[in-house]
Amino acid sequence: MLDIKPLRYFVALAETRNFHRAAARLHLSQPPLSRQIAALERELGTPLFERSTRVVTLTPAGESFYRDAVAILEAVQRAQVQARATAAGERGMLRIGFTMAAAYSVIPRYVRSMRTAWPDVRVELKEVVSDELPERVMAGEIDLGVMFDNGARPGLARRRVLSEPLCVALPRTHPRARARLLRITDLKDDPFAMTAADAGSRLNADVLDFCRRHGFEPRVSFEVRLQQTMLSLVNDAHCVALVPDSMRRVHMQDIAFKRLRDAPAVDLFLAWNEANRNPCLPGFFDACGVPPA
Amino acid sequence: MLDIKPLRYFVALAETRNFHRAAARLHLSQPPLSRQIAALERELGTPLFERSTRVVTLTPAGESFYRDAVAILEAVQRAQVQARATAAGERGMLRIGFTMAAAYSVIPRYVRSMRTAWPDVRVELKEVVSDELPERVMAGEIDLGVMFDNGARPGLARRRVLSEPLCVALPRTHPRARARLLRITDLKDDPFAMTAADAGSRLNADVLDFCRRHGFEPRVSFEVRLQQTMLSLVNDAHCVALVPDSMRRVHMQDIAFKRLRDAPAVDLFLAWNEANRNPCLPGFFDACGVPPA
DNA sequence: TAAAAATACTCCATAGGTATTTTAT
DNA sequence: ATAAAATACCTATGGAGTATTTTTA
Repeated sequence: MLDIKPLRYFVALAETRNFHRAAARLHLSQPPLSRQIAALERELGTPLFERSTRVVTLTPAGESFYRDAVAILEAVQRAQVQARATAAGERGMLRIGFTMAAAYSVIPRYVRSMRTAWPDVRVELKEVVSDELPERVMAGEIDLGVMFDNGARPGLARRRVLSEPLCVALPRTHPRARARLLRITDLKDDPFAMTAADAGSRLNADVLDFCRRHGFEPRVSFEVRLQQTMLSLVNDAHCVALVPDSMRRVHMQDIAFKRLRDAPAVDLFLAWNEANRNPCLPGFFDACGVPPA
Repeated sequence: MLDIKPLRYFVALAETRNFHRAAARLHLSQPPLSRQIAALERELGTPLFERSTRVVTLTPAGESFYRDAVAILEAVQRAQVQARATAAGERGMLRIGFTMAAAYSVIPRYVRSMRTAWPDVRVELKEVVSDELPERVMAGEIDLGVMFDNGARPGLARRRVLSEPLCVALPRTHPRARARLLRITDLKDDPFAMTAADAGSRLNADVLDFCRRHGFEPRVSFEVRLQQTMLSLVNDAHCVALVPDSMRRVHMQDIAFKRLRDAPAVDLFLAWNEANRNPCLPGFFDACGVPPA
């Protein structure tokens, strides 16, 4: 079964066209080279060289084999280099799952940082419903999840990467649509679109608490799982919603965003499986400034 | 220096994810496989597998190396197959040099026969001045020459492949341009374009002899080296010429071709270097019906 | 504790070295 | 006659086998 060493010997001989010089180049004496070449020719069932005591030339079969042999030797080199680079995290893939809220804040920053620091690491982005992220991360489908706080889990490492106030999204036709700053009580008679209580984050509870502390129970007309859907409902069903401030960057026809007095903050977390051995992870933490421990 | 055997072992293990089964597939016992894989990982400086006693999985570096290893093994296979095919003449290149006269007769037939019989043999066609062909063939620049008879040479094998009568090329304005069959004496007062006496073929002598046997010395106005040029001269300088019959297929505005009574024949020869070891040659002779010996 | 991988140790095939012969110019 | 490749023969490295130990789920 054809091996690499004979290929090296063959290439050296093809390039020097002289057994002695080829052997020297290979740090070898001439007889083993002669034997190896003979063995290779026997294996292939055809001469690769036309020899006389004066000149050695390639046969057509030798020419063909030379082209292929050079390519193979290079491929072997490359395979080693790439395996090492992959092990070092210089090359590879990082799958990041994120929720809509992160799309307009930390995700663009991460993508930019990775592209400059690790251009050969492919970053694969996947929008995922927030409450599914921890499972996906633990299942190894995703290397990093960017999501709202949804409680600790064994084996899941988490770091807060962003804290931003909630703001009000309301229809441009709303009576308070011209104000610069709203109080939550301005909305006490409006229908709310809210994140579902079981959507896996504390957003629902935070909003309810905030309203109750200000003396009213919000009228919840819709419960949804994606921030994106909440905005659509504000736009189409003329309700109101409290959304993370970075959602302002979503421009929709009939929606106005307003600052909210004493707004509660929501936290975005980066989460990953502590057992994840993807060698690109340390490079990510370094490039994107994620605090250790 | 990385060898093929470890690559085979690695691929088998990557595909079975089990040392015992991989070893069985390789007709090997388990310990040498373990050792070879360990040696490979040492060589690369990085683990390729994540092992426990229950499962063996590829690391990212292993995934990268697996893709490359499979490609390399296939390339090695292919290189052997192609070298053998090249040696057998099933694949390769055949350089055919030819003169204009052959372009319209035997060359198209050869090209067609080769394409059907040996589709993987590239036929390279090169138009060459007839008298240069023997040198080119002997120098190894060309495998096969198709040319007029120009005498034997040591080491040059020759076979007659076509014998065709000369015909008359004359301007459409010529008084005899409407005749179906000409006598050579019809042209005794016309200026002739002729192949040069030193052009390496017997054409010049044949034409002179033919005229003299019919009682006149032709008036030679032009001596050229290419049939193509003779036709141009008939077309532009209104002289006449005797050319091989297959030149009729060259259509030129102001030229008419006429049969010639008792026309002498010219022979086209195929010539090659007896020492030429191009493995495609036997296949050519076979496919194109060139008689042996 | 049981299945699977790693280690210990032995043997032999083969690659490489030196000395010499053969071959083609 | 001579330079270069092939052959003869020897040595030693390392790859494969069997027996056994270690590891972890």
